[in-house]
Amino acid sequence: MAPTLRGGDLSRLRQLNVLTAIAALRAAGPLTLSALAERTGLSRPSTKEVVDELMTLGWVEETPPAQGTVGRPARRYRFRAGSGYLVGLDIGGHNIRAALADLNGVILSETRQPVEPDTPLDERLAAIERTVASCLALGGKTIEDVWVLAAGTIGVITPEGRILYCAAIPAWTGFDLAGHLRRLFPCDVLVENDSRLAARAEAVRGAARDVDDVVFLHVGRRMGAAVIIDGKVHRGFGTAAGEIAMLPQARLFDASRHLQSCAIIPEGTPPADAAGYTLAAARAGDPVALAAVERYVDDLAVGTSAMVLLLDPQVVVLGGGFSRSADVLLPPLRARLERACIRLPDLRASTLGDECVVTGAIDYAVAHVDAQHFTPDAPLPTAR
Amino acid sequence: MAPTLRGGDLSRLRQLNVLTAIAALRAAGPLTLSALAERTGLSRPSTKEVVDELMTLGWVEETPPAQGTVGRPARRYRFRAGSGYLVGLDIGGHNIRAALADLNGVILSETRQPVEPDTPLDERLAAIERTVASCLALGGKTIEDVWVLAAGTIGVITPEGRILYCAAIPAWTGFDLAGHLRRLFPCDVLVENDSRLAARAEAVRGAARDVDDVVFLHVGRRMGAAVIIDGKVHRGFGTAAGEIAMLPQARLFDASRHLQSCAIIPEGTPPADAAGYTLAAARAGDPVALAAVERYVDDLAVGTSAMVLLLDPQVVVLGGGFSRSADVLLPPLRARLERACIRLPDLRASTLGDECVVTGAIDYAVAHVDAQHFTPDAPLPTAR
DNA sequence: CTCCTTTACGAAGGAGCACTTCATTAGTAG
DNA sequence: CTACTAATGAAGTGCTCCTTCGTAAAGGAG
Repeated sequence: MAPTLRGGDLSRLRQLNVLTAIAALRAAGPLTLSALAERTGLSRPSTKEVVDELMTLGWVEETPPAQGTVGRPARRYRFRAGSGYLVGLDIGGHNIRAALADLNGVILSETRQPVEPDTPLDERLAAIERTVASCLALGGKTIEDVWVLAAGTIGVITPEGRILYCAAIPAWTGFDLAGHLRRLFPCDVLVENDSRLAARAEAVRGAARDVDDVVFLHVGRRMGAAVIIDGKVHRGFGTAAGEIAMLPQARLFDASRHLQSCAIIPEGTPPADAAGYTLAAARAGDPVALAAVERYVDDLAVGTSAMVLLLDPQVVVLGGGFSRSADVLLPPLRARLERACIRLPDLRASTLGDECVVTGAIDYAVAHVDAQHFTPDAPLPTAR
Repeated sequence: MAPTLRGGDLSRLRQLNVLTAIAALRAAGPLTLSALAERTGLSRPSTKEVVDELMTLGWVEETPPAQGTVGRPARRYRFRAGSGYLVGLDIGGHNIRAALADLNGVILSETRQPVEPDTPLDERLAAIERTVASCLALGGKTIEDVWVLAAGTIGVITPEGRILYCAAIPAWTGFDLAGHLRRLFPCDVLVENDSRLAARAEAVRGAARDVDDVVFLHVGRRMGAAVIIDGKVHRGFGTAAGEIAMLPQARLFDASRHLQSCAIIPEGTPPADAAGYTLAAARAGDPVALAAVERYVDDLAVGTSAMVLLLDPQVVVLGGGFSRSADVLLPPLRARLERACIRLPDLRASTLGDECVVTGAIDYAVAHVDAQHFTPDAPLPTAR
């Protein structure tokens, strides 16, 4: 009896019906009363009562009736996704991205600002503030409209949102990111590991939509991993899950050296482009580049096999910068996994690209709002 | 909105209340009406109605009132755990164990029969049948009383209960165990990997009681692993999770060679006792044995670190034959994990020992009955 | 332009479930 | 034997959902 079942009062039944109505409206956009009644399984009059209650609470609004239908036009209702707004933040080594979205997770505006991994802390924090401010301005909202700000960043995060350790951003280690953001923004603040956010985005609207068990592998100059079990992003007891790349024997941590130090890379190529050059050459058939890719995938396959053997996921999603070259990477990786694993999972490339982490941050904020407001464990509050 | 919420009829409320009442009665043994009402949150009269319904359905029975209380003695009710019975089966290389339990998972009888890994298939199957028959006889039940038989065995299992691959029992690979057991026994038949069952048992009543995120490591001549995420044993998309030992780089598969081929083992020691000898010598302080243990734990720590880094569990449970020597193994393992991992999880030794797998099989059968009968998704049937 | 068909709306009446309240009953303690 | 305690059972109330039926508002045919 895992999910501590609870019965109770009549009012609890109403509560459950209200929540199902909200869920149906959010999932299917504007609905007429009859359509909603059919989806929730309630009778029309009961549905009406539920919707009335949601209207007075401010969670539901009426939309103009659909045109061109036979018979009396039905009133249409939809979830008021604009009763609150969410900000997603991706604090990376080289870019800070922000996105503004409504409660359905529909993105209204995005902004980006380049930084450097060794940008001093105060400058980085100022850049964060600017990026968020311009994103809000672009979307025509103010911070008062924002209910939740979810930030994703590189590094190991504590449950409290402090950065335990971060190799990629020197100034980051030990920094109380959640505390700082809370002082900065008067809304709920969440801090999460960027790979887990990327995995979430792929599971919500990317390559792993509607898949319950996923291994997400961030391939790039820096490696990361995240795991989705039973449809839920696994954070771990100390929110440190996914750090398998820290194990030397997993051969993930510095696998990218094979791509970045390939002999064919022209003198003077900036380090950021080196691996891309090798991958492009491999795609063009260059034998030296192909050999480097083989060595890279040799390494990659070890850690990936470990995850696949341990978890037997339905899908492995390749994300991160190198996943643009998934056409080059996936076939050799598939060949190695086929040999090493019991059941070869589906291998897919990320479909969300660079916006993966911000998008995942938005989805994380959506999940937070859901858990906070749209749960049977607490009464439904009024929407602002 | 992950767990597709459902509201509905008034009858649904009653259904939920009935299920909470069952859950409360199962969790807390005999209860008076008032006590049950307090636990479920319902009023006394409603509780009475619920209990009456459960009595007529046959799920609840009355027990004699408690003695020596002031006031009118309250009638006491309890879950009728004896309306059905469950059989757990552990089909190992060297032993076949069976257990008979009631619907609460309380074990009524256990039997064991030794076999050999290379026992021919038909003899092994005959032994299974005998072990179950004697267990039923010992418990005074017949197979008609049994609702579910859950079998655990070594090897990779398909979702259909066929054995995909098994190194330890040669005759096992490719065998349709579930099909065979279904022909043999006229009840629900489940087949599951033995490490996952052991992990389940530890999580339900062993070293990891009330822990949600667990890595279970079976240490013995054969290695195995299982993972519990969010309180649920993770089976994987193709029910092949936990097979990380198949990866050579995880250094789990033949780690035990360090213990089994230690120089101090006397000539003529049977292979089954060799590792035990080394471990005992190490406990006594023998430097050669201690060095072998160090080498063993060196290997063990690699695969374990991979799992811990990837999943960040709250607890790692050491089970299997060698876990009897956990006092020797845990300290050096802890030292290595402390170096390799971000957050050191709690390391514990199995508390269930050899009966771990049968017990887990029983718990698996209990979970099956729960999911089948005590779920809001289906109406509660009559018992029997 | 009117009438008919179609579809949605709204009100009324009924059933089921849980709640509160209170008189009654069956024990123990003195 | 009486007082006290605690559970029981019956009665009455309120809430939520259901079904049913008359009314309202649109498009389309004549």
